[in-house]
Amino acid sequence: MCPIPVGIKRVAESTIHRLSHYWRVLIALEKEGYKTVSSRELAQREKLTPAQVRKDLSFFGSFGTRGLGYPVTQLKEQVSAILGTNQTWRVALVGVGNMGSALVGYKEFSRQGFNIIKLFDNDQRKIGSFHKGLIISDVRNLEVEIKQAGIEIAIIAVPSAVAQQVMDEIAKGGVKAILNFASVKLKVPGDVCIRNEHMSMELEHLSFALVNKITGKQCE
Amino acid sequence: MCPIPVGIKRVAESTIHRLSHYWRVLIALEKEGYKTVSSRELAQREKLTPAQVRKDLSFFGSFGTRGLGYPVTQLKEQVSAILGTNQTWRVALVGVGNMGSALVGYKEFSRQGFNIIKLFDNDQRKIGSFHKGLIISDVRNLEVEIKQAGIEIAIIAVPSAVAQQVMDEIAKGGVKAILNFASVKLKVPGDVCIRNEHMSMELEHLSFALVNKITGKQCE
DNA sequence: ACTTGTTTGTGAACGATTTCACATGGGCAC
DNA sequence: GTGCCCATGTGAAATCGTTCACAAACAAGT
Ligand SMILES: NC(=O)c1ccc[n+]([C@@H]2O[C@H](COP(=O)([O-])OP(=O)(O)OC[C@H]3O[C@@H](n4cnc5c(N)ncnc54)[C@H](O)[C@@H]3O)[C@@H](O)[C@H]2O)c1
Ligand SMILES: NC(=O)c1ccc[n+]([C@@H]2O[C@H](COP(=O)([O-])OP(=O)(O)OC[C@H]3O[C@@H](n4cnc5c(N)ncnc54)[C@H](O)[C@@H]3O)[C@@H](O)[C@H]2O)c1
Repeated sequence: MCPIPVGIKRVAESTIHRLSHYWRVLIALEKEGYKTVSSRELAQREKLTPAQVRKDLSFFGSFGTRGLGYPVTQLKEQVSAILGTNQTWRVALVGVGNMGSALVGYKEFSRQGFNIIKLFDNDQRKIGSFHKGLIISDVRNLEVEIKQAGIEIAIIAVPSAVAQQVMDEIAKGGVKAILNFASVKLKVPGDVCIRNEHMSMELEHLSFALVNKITGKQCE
Repeated sequence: MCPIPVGIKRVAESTIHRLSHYWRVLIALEKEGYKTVSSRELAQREKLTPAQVRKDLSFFGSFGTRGLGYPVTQLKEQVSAILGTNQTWRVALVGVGNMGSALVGYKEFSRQGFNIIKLFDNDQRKIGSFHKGLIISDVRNLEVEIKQAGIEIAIIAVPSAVAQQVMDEIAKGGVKAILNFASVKLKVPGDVCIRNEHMSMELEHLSFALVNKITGKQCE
């Protein structure tokens, strides 16, 4: 649907997604002591074709050595730089309910550089209290506080009914990247990138598969 | 990557995904009192093209009336039947930690027919205790108990390091549909459908977008 | 019953993504 | 330094998914 311009070339959504996979594999390979890796090896680990791996990487440069493969550590760092995971990001979470709480407590995010540093809610009983070392702020101050804190990414974990209004405030605060857990399609300004985590739809996909007796296929 | 055979025709992954969206829109339209809806109207609500809507639906049959559009209630039920959301599913959840707890408490799933009826964990302090009215079983009995309970869908919410072994047990228990929250690629038997909820990867996509100043695009 | 207006259903065109296939070029042995 | 080997990088081909465009079909009005 949308090829993304990076430099001159256009990169497919799916390429970016696979980049995340490559990054994980490269981290594993590095731990296992590999110095170099071929596109074949890399492909095997993710059940892809070597050609796919090479083409994906070639969008961003020439990282390999002909006859040898790719230098693991170096490629890992380059992929990391492409994904932006070689830096830390300031993240705000709105809606400290069931889902929100689980996310705040999740160590893996900060380990990858996604630091949740602001929490917001509209529940008076929650506002002002501490949650995993972070104070919960009043959502009414959202715009001002995310600007002050220099928030770059926002996570929406409020009930679906109020997700759009929260979204609007976040956009006003100048945040350009949003992860949405509410099961509604949100309207976003043109310069904001939103990703949806629609769990119900994943379950629906599974029930579809069961009803239609789809066999196999790690489908993503 | 994988066009899915349904009857004779092959249906794209993305079509199934959009079907979920249509279903939600149809429910909304029904509430708003619409009796019929055109592909144009349906498309507008999801920012798609009318042709896309018609083609998607045409994979499964002829549901509309030329000159009139689609009967809302009827189409809603037909889409629901295609997705398998017109029935209830027996779901088991493995790993009642932060994420698992949030999922068990989520009412929307059961409202859509996904009934979490079994919980498993390996923590002795949790086993035998009740959580939202459900007793937590020992994961060692997983294979037997999911067979007995006739579980059709399993949710994996255990630490990534043990996800594969849990996966293997689930497969032994005969479950053919799995929703995985662990951030690893799991090996699955050929007849099992697995969907991954990889939140870290979604965050990585966002950081990619920020680094590359991608503008706009509700990208899914 | 006929005409008009509207919207579906679908083959064909188009565009995007994946796979193929091979020329290219660096490493390594001698 | 020369030559062989091997895996990359990349156009070209194939496949897959989306959009176009129009014939067919139905409703409604006369
Ligand atoms: N819990 C799950 O497992 C789950 C699964 C899939 C999707 N979701 C989605 O995630 C979102 C959150 O779900 P949840 O189960 O955590 O709900 P929840 O009710 O437990 O939490 C919602 C939180 O948002 C806060 N809130 C409400 N209105 C607000 C506002 N205007 N501004 C700021 N905060 C506000 C509430 O006080 C509460 O703390 C929902 O949109 C839900 O559809 C949840
Ligand atoms: N918490 C989040 O926000 C979050 C976000 C993204 C992904 N995830 C993923 O979800 C999974 C669970 O995360 P979490 O934060 O809930 O972790 P957690 O540690 O809170 O919960 C894990 C649960 O699994 C149980 N468990 C461990 N080994 C088990 C086994 N062999 N069999 C059965 N149960 C076992 C533990 O006792 C615990 O109750 C992880 O794979 C994590 O990567 C979590």
